[in-house]
Amino acid sequence: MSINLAQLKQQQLEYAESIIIQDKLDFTIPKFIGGTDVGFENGGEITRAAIVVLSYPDLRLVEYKVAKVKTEFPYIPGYLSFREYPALEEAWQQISQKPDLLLVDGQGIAHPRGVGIASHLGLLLNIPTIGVAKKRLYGQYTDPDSKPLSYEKLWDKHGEQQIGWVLRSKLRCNPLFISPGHRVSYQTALDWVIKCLKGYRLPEPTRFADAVASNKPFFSQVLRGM
DNA sequence: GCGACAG
DNA sequence: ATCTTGTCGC
Repeated sequence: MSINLAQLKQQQLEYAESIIIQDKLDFTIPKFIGGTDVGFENGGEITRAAIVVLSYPDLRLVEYKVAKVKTEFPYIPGYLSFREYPALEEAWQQISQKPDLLLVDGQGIAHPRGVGIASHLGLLLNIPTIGVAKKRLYGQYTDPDSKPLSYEKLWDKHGEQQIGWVLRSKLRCNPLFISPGHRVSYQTALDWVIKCLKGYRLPEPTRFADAVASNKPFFSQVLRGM
């Protein structure tokens, strides 16, 4: 398969113009909040995407779906969505209780062209999304205080415009990189991530998605909670 | 040219 | 992301 990065870059630039960084929500208090995580099998041959649905405000797992598709795109920083979107879209279609808000593992607009996977997904599925990344891809910031829930703004390349937040979700843990995905404002993105924290570094939707997407001990623990 | 670089 | 045991710190 040949990959035309220049063309994909152009596509991202076009998507960027349609991304809405304002609250366009269909709820005041969400009924369900979702989370996503993607893993790989057979040395990357298979992409395994998980989407979980948690009730709000109790944050209990009510449904989850795992979709496996053949991987047809490599990992290239800045182009992650082209690698993971297909599997995530498949998992989304299988979900019967569509969440009102989706926390996506990866960047929202905190991306070189303003279109991280959370934005890409939100735009194509037309749903409110928030990017929750464990590492920085783009932008500059100063480390937030060590006190839990301390945060700093994540700025663009020139330090002129905000593109997200750097949140210390838990004591002695590396911060999270939060940014609007689609149809969500900066403040709302930060607020909902904080509301989904429950003593762990990752917000519950993301944490459950991690558990479901991986094959680890916590997964069986998660299934029991259903 | 060199370093950075989500998952 | 994934391959992997023990291990250091709270």
